[in-house]
Amino acid sequence: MIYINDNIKNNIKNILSMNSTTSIAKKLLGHLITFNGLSGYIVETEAYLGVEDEACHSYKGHHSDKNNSMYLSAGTIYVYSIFGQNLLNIITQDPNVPQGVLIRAIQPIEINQSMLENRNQHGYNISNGPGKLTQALGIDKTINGTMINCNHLYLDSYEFNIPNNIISTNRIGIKNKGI
DNA sequence: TTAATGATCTACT
DNA sequence: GTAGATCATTAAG
Repeated sequence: MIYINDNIKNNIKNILSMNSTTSIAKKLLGHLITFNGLSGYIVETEAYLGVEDEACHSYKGHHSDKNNSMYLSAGTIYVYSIFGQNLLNIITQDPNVPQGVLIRAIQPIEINQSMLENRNQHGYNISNGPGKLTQALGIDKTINGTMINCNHLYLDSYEFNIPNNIISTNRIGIKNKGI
């Protein structure tokens, strides 16, 4: 039995719908994300700015079955697969405003047996990359299109670990690896 | 993007 | 010369 706190739900909704996507990306840093009972703090994010962003799937309004989740409301989970990896995004704006935040890296609260089995790596290699954290947590496309804090994936707006150094770079660059 | 494989470099017995 | 580290290439769905 999982107890969902309405306050948490509402708080996350506030964070997601009342800010620009770039500021949401920054705000999400340090928050606890949980899937399958495995948890970690978000340490790296990236904003995707819809139709103006060439790297974004919704560039120039591109709309297909694959990226339909991007056009749903704030809090929708968008999982897409590329290079054989699953990447995790959270939609941040109103319906038909296809913007989102890509979760690029997390710092596990603890590295347990499940994570070690999901991944074949040790240390910070467990989840220091967009394709790695989805493997570590076992996230796949089955949750694509579902709402955050409702089914499988939880984002805790209260459990918060203040990042000691927030840096911002252009798309490609140095990472805050945490720890 | 990730991870494995192969190539190149570096410091030693 | 060889182990170990570092760099380049490539395949994966």
